[in-house]
Amino acid sequence: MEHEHDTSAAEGEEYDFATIQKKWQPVWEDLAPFATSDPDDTRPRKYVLDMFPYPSGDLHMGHAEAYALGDVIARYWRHQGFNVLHPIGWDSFGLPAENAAIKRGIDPRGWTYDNIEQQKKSMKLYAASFDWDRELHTSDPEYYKWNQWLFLQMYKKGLAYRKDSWVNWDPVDQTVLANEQVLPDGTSERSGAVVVKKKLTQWYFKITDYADRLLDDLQQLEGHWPAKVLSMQRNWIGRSQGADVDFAIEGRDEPVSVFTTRPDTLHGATFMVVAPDADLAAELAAGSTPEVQAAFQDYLVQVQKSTEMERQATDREKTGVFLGRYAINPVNGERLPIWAADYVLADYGHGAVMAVPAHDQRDLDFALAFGLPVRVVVETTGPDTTGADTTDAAGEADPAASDPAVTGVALAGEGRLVNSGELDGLTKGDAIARMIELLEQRGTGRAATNYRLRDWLISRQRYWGTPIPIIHGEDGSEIPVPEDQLPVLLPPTEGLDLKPKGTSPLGAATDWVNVPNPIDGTPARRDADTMDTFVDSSWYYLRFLNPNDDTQAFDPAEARRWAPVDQYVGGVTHAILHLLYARFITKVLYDLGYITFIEPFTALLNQGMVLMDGAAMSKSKGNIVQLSQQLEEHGVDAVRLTMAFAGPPEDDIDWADVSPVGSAKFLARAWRIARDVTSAPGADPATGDQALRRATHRFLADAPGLVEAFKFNVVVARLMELVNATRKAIDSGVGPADAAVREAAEVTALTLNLFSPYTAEDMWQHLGHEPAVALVPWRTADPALLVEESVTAVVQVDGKVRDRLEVAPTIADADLEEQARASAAVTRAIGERQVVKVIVRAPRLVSIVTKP
RNA sequence: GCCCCCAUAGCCCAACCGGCAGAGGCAGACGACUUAAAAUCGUCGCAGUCUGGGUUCGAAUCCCAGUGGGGGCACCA
Repeated sequence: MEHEHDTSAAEGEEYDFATIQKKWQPVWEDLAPFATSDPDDTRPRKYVLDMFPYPSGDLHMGHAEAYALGDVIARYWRHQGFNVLHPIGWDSFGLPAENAAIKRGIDPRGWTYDNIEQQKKSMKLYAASFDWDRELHTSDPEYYKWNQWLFLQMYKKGLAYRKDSWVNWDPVDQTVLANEQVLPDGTSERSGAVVVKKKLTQWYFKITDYADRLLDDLQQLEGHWPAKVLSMQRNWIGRSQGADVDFAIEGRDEPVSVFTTRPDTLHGATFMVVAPDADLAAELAAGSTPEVQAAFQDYLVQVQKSTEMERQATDREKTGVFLGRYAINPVNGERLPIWAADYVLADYGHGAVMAVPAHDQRDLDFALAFGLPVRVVVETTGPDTTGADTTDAAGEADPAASDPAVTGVALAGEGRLVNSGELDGLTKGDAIARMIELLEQRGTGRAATNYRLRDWLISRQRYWGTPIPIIHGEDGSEIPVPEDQLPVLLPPTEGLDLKPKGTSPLGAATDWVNVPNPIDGTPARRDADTMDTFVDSSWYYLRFLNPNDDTQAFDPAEARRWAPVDQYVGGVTHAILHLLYARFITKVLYDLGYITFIEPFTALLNQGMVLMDGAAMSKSKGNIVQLSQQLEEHGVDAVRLTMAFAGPPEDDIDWADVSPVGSAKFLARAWRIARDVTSAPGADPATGDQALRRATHRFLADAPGLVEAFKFNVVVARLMELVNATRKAIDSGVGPADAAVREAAEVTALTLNLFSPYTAEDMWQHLGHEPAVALVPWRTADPALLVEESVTAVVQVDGKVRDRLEVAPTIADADLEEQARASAAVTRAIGERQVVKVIVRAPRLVSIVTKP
C-alpha cells in the first residue's frame, strides 16, 4: 500500500489530524467503502437519509452537526452487518441562486454548479459516509423531467388544478408563497418581507383531499418521530369537527351555510357575521340601502388596507358594519341581523359564521362593541373555564357574576343546555350530536369537518425551477404536455431578464413560450411559471434508488427493496413544510400504485441547532462560527466528535459550552493507545487482563443500545471511560503487550469510526489491519465477561442507606436478607424499633421498614 | 387563549422497570515530568435533583399545583 511509508509507528510519532486526513481521503476514494451498487448483496438493508442540502457555497456548522449525527447512524448499521444506503444530493433549484445570478449578471446554473463542486469537496473532507455514485441534482433536466411527470400524474387525477384566489405575495422576491412559507408574524420565511395578499390565478396541489390521512397516519409514526413534529403537523392540519348550518336569508333565494363547532348553541345565535372580503358580503351589501353600500365600501377599503400583521393582532378592537340584511335561524325562526366584520376569514369554512356571543369570546367581544344581544344557552357548571370567581363573599352563586354580558367572558366550558327547546337539559356533547340529527332530519344542516390546512400553492413567478408542463390554448384550454415530450427544458438565460417583476421571466422567452397546440397545431403558450422547489424534495428519496434511470422516475422494484426510509435525519425547520409535502406525495404515489407504503420516513431524528453564546448564529449578531476555521484548528474528527458528544442530538449545542480542544485531546489519547500496542494482530484476548476485558465487553454490550436510542453523547462518554481504563492498564502492570489491551484498542478504533473516522482508520492501521475499519463487523460481547464477580448491595432502614454489602450477584433473597440483618450498622439503625416489613431485591437492595 | 416539551455540581450533561444522585467532558485547584513552559500523566466532587404537596418501604424518575425557560397553533367559528 503506497501510503505505508508515512505510517510506521516510529518512536515519538505524534497525533496530527492534518496528516491523517490527507492520508486517508484518497484511500477511501479508491475503496469506495460505502457504495451500494452490488445487486447480489444479500445483507439486510437499511436506508439512512440525511436531508439533502441547498448548495449555498460551503458547509456551515448546522450541516456539520446534521451530517455528523446521520453518519453515526449509517456507520453503525454497517458495522451491524447491514447493507446501508446513505445517499446524498443537491436541492439545487431555488431563489438564492437566481438572486445571486441577478446580482452578478450571470447564469444561475454556473453559480449553482460551482457551489456544488465546492461543497462536495468539503463534504468529502468531512468524511460523511455517502454513496457518491447516487449523487443527484434537482436542477438537472434528468431530475426535473420527473417532477413534470409527477405533476402530470397529479393533473390526471385532478390533484393539480388552477384557481383564482387570494394568495400570499412576497413583494421582495416578487413571487407567490405557500401558506407554509409565511411565518406566524406575516413575513416571508425566505426574504423576510411582509407578505401581502394578491388575487391571482395559480396552480395548486390538492393536499386538502389528503388532510384526514395526513392527520390520522401520524399515529403510525408515534414513538418514531419527535413528539414535537407530530404535534406541529397536527396543529397545522387543524381538523375541527362540527356542522354546517343553512340559514335562509331574507330577500335571497339561496340559503347561506355557516360552519360551527358548536351546533348545540344554535338557539343562542343572535346575529350573523360574514367576512368583508368574501363575495357574499359584497352581494348582501349590494342588495341593501345606498347608505349601507357606502358604509360597506368604506369598511372594505379600510380592511384591505390593513396588513396581514395588523389583522392578526389578537387584541385589536373589533370592527364591522351592519349590512341591513337578516338571516333566519333555522331552529327557531328568529331574525338575525347580518354584519360584515374582519374577524371572520373569507377562506375558512364558508366565510360566514353564526355568532353566539354567550359562548364564543370573539362573538362576545363583537356583541359588546356593537350593543348586540347576548343569550346564554349552556348553563356552565361551577367556576367558568377562565377561573374567574363566580361566587360572592357568602359563597352563594351569583347569576349576574357569570353573565357574559356583564363579565365580558364567554362561557365555553361544559354544562347543560337551557333556553334551547328540546335540547334543554342535555350535556354539551349530547346536545351537539342531537342538534346535528335534528338539522339533518329537517334538511337545514349536516355534520361537517373543516381544516386549517389549505391547498398547496405550487406556482412560482421565477426562473430557476421546474417549468410547469402545461400549454394554454388560445381558447383558454389547458393541454398537458405529452409525457413523451418531457422534459420541458428551461430556456437558456441569454436575452432573458431574470429580475423579479411580478410575472415569470419565462414569459419573455418568446421562442420558448410560443408553441403550437399539441392537439390541433393552433398557436398556444407554455405555462410560464415554475414549481415550488418543495415539489423537488417531496419525492427525492425515491430518486436515489436509481438516480440515472431515464425511463422512469424511480423503479418500483427498488422501492420495494429499500423504501421507505428507515431513518431520516434533519433539522426541525422542516417539521411542517417539507415533511408534510413528502408525506402527501408519498400517499399520492401509493394511490397511483407505484409504491406499497404510505409514509416515506419510518423514523425521524431532528438534530438541534448550533448556537453561539446562547443565540442562533447570524451576521447581524456577529456570532458566526466558521466551520472551515474549526476544521482547520481542531480537525474534522474533533469537530464531528464534539457534535456527537455535546449532548442529546435533539438539543441545541451552544458552541461556547463545548470543547473541540477537549475532543482533540481525547482523540490523541485514543490514538496513542493504538500506537503503544505491541502485541501482534490476532493475539488471543482470552490470555489478557481480565479486568480490562470486562470493561471492554461491558462497553460492547451497552454501546449498541445506546446508539440505537440516539444517546451518542453517552456512547462517547463510555468510550472515554474505556480509553481511560486502557491507558491505566498500559501504564500499570498490565503493559502494552497484553492481549486485552489490543482488544480494547481495536474496539476503540471500531467505535471511533462512528464519530471520528480518520483517527479510527489510522488507529486500525497502527493495530496492523487493512482499511477500511468501516467495513469491520461489530464485535459481540462475551456473556461470560459480563457477569460481575461481586456487587454492592444496599441496605436501607426506613428509606435511609445504613450499610453496603459486597455479595455474589447470584445471591438468594433469603441469604441477602440474613446478611443485612446481621449487619451491625443495620441493627444499630433499627435499635428498639419493631421491623414491620422487609423488601429484598437481590442482589442490589434490602429495605427494612420499622415502627416504634 | 389552546396545546406540547424541559429544569440534576460553576458550565455541558449521565443515572435501565421507581432502588447507592455521578459515567464522561469543560472550567478550576494541587502534584509529577521539565532549567522553564507547552504537551502528557496523576489526584481532587457535601449539588441532594426548580418550588410546594401527594403516592410508595423507597421518588431526579409517577401524580397534582405552581415558578422559570423553550416551542407549536391562534380572531380557524
